Amino acid sequence: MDNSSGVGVLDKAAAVLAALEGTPLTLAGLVEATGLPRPTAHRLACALEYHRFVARDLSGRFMLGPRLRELAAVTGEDRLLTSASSVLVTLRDASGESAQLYRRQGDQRICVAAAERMTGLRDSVPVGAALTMQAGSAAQVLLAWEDADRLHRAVNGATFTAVTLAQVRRRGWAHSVGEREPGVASVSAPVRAPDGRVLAAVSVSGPIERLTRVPGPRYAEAVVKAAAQLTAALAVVD
Amino acid sequence: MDNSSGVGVLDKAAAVLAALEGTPLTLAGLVEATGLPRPTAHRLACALEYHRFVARDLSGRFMLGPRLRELAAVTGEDRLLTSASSVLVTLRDASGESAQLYRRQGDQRICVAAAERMTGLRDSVPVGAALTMQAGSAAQVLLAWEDADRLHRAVNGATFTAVTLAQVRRRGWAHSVGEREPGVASVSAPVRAPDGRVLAAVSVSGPIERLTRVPGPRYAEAVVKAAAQLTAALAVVD
DNA sequence: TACTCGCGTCTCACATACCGAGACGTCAAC
DNA sequence: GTTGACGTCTCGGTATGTGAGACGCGAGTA
Repeated sequence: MDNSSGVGVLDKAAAVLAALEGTPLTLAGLVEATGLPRPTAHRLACALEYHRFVARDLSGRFMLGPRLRELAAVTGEDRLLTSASSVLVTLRDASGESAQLYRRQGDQRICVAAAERMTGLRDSVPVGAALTMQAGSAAQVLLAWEDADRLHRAVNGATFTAVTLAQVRRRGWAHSVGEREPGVASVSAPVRAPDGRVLAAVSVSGPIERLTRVPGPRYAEAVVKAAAQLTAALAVVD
Repeated sequence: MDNSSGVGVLDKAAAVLAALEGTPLTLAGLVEATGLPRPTAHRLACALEYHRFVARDLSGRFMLGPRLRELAAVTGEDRLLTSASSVLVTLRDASGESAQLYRRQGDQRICVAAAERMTGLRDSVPVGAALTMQAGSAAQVLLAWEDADRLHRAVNGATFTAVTLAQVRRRGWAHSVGEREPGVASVSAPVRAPDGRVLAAVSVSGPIERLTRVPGPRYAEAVVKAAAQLTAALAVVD
């Protein structure tokens, strides 16, 4: 039975992290859970603490640290982009409009993936494009589930209100008509990370002439379904 | 500038993970990004891959792996433990008995937090202790809301029945008298995650002499209140 | 009050685990 | 066919990780 990676220190560090997966532990608890001698467990836990893979709680027990969350967010993004193309193509074909995926970056949103309607009048948003967080259904979705402080700060100056964002939370999707750009309507829904945070917004957008001034009834179902597919892709355990 | 944790291998492994934070990399890319010699970078990346902190994409490049997400999910549940201490102390003082918080782990329950009665005869359950899922009010609470398959599988061999668990669901709390340990009575109630799943059981336990053979009327209200407080703490959005 | 025990933290001689120069085979470009 | 870059592997050497034991502290007990 080969249970070593070939690097003993990393095997031991992985065992420390696995022990802390259940509950925060004192050094004595770590020793018991890992079977490592006390100085070894102490040294490795402190080294992992230095790199923020491990933290200390108020009573000094070791617990898993914030670096894990930072790195995990990246794995979510890789998987998100891997899954996005086919989901957006399907959404584009189902809706007949252009589809995009947005992430929030500071006080802007970035188009990180897109599938455009092939012919005629359409809303064209190139991958990499940075758009405002103060208008548009995707901005609403990226903001609606933020905490109250950040939500109110963000609404200040936006074309939508906190009441609109409460409606977004209740419905599970957002729409906009001529908000970000005259003549453009859109419908957006949230893609969530496994811990429930809103990670991205998936959108359908196009000219008001086709989407009408009330685009929700026609497009929301397909957009919510695409968002759910991406959310499910992020939740899959390897 | 001291930039070492004291364990060189962990410093190098952290550098590998940091390099992969930006984008998936070939081995050559890893060598460039970390400055490590090629065999060293290769060996560490493969060891991290063995432990699933690193994965390979379709073209063989190294990328951050799923273990990071698994561990990061746990850091979110630390909020439960952060809130538990004060709630358990309040419950202990209100009831005059020892209070504990249990999580389920496989086919055992782990005491993840506790506040003990200070003097005299008491039920002492140390943090980290693993107890049976086949007896006790906390086990009942951790099982009562499981789906039918898992509930029936778990009841097989337990001292309580499916009828007992149906009563727990109806009442919203469970009690036990001499079930897990002779002479010990307890009352437990469920702590729920934001999505409604039962995440933990909060319990009061002590000698039958004080709690009596019918501990519910005296203790259920305080236990249910403590469970509701923890449930509310988990529902707060960041 | 004194003693004991368990805790977290540190030391340092030593064994061995990690290291990396170099080798090897593969593949793509010229 | 040749060259160079790539990923993967070998193995002798030494730098690093190791852990028994020491230390100081605090809590509990007699």
